[in-house]
Amino acid sequence: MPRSAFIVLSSEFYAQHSLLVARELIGKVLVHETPAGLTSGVIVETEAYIGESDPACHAAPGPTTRNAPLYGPPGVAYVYLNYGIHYLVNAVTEPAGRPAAVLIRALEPLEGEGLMRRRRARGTGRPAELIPTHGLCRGPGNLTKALGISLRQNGLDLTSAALRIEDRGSAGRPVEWTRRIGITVGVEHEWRCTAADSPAVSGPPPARWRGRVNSI
DNA sequence: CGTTCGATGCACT
DNA sequence: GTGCATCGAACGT
Repeated sequence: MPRSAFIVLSSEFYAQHSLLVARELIGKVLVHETPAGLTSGVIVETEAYIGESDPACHAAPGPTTRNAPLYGPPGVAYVYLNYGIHYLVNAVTEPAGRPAAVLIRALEPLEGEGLMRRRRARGTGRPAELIPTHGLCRGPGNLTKALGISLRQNGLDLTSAALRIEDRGSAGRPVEWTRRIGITVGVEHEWRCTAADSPAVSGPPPARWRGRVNSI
C-alpha cells in the first residue's frame, strides 16, 4: 500500500472521454472543505453530458456566459442553479475546447455527517435527523446542499482546491448504465452510471428490486 | 404503489 | 417572459 492512499484526481483523468470519466468516478470521493468543516462522500451516481450535439448538455446552444466553464480546461467544477432552488455540480471533462461534463448525482456520506444534517435542515422547518444517512446526499440538489456547494464554487479547480475528488483506493465497484433521468431531450443515451446496489442512488429503483422492498 | 404540483432564481430569447 | 440536468409533500390508486 502506498504511503498516501488519498490521491487527488489529476486533470489528465478528467481529460479522458466523458463516459470513461463517468464510470471511473463511481467509488471516488468528493470532498469539500469549508470553515464550517469537512464533508465528503463516495460518488455512486453520475451522468455524462457531451458536446453541442447533445441536446441535454448546457453547451447545446453554443458558448454562452453561463456554460463558459464547459469550454475550458478539464478538471474544473461547473456549478449552476436550476429550478431557482438547487445547485448542481459537474466535473468538466475532455480536452479544452470540447464542451462536456459529468454531473455528480449522488454520494454515500463519508465524513461530516453532522454538518451535512445541519445544512440539509437549513431553510426547511424540519429536523434533518429523520433523514437516513444514505438519503443525505441522494440526488444532485441534495448533495450540493449537504456539502455546502453553491455558485461560489463554480469554476474552482477540482485538482487543487478545497473542492476536490480523491481516489481512496476502492476501485472496481460494479456499475450499471441507464438512461439519464430528469430530462426531456436526449433521453435515448444510456449515459447515467450508478453503483449497482447503493441505497444512495437517486431516482426509481431498478426493476429487479421491485417487490423486494417490503420483504427486507 | 403511482402521479401532480408548488417553491424559487437565473440565463437566455 | 419562458424554461429548466429538482425536491418533497400531498394526494389518488
